[in-house]
Amino acid sequence: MALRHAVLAALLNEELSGYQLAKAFDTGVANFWHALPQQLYAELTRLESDGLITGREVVQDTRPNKRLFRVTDAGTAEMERFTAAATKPSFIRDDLLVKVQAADHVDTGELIAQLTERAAFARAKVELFGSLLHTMRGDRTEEDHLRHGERIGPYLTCLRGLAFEQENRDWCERSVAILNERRSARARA
Amino acid sequence: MALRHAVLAALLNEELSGYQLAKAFDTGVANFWHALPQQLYAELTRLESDGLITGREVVQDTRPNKRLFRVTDAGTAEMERFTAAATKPSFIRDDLLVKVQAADHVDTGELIAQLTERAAFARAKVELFGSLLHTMRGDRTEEDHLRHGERIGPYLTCLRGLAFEQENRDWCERSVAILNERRSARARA
DNA sequence: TCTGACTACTCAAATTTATGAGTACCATGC
DNA sequence: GCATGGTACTCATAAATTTGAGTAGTCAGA
Repeated sequence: MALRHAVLAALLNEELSGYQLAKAFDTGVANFWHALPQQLYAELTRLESDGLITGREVVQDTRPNKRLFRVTDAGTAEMERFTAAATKPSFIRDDLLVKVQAADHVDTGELIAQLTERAAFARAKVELFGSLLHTMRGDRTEEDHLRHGERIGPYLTCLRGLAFEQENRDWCERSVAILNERRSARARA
Repeated sequence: MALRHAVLAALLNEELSGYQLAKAFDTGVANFWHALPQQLYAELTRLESDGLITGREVVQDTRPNKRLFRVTDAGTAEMERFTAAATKPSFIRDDLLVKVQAADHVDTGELIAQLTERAAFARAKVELFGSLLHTMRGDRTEEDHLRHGERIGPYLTCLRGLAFEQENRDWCERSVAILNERRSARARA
């Protein structure tokens, strides 16, 4: 029951449709959680029937109508309760790390390719998060925004996402460098 | 079918029993994946019946007997195939980030407590990974080990785990500092 | 000697997440 | 004028992960 709270958290900051939510959770803009559209629509239905959110139909002439959801008082209370409860530790669970764990027993050429691709992906995310942060803080410095801004929750989670992707990028690049060195050293031997 | 490969990767480096594997995957020593004992025993059974690993009974007089597993040639080939396939991007999925995302709408006292606890957890992990790395590289410097050591896969994944927990620690500490500042600023107002 | 903790596993069920396949309508470019 | 891609959703199923409850013997400390 954690997606439930991820959706609530997203809707607390902004009134969104299922589709908008799905985009955010899919592309990783909402970098505090990940979910597919099907899951989100299902969760929205459950949340609404539990009275934690309410939806309102927005009629559009050029596009299909949509339903925008916002959190009810009961929803805020549920979020409060969730926040007070113990937090499970989070673990890395990444196919790429599994592949690197086996690096000494497989062809490193393929592995280097995967690492290079991931580094590029991470760089793109670093850029994305960087500009998101800039948008959120506007003209202020980060320090100023965090002290005096009104909404800092999304800023803080975005900072975490940024650090995560920076580390991904650096680690991938370093791993590629090492594996390449070892390849050429072995080739010379 | 990713746990499958995580188990293979772990067993490629070391012959292990289900119980040992479970410990590694539970405490996060195997920081490239996480899984519960039940899942691992089930996966070991499947892997063995698929011929990707073989187990041998080890009789112990003081403790229950155990079965040690190692990867077969077919298992190594499967790992090779897996490594060459495209890697799915990995996402953060963390209850704590969900809570911070909602920081502007809930009582921050509870949130600060959760962040403080997580920071302590992260510090413990940083220490653990630090000593694991030290054990793996022995007397060598990291640079030397990564260039000339024999087994660097587990070292690289442990480095990733270390960086992840350092970032967790720093981010939690910074978030706590900011939330505290804002609390006292609000109290004065 | 009793309690709690550790080794070494197993079985069953619930919950969560991912995959695959659609519907339907509008706008844009070739 | 037709294919491609975006908006806005839904249904069904499969796979992965978590939760809960056991078994059974050993060892160390109060």
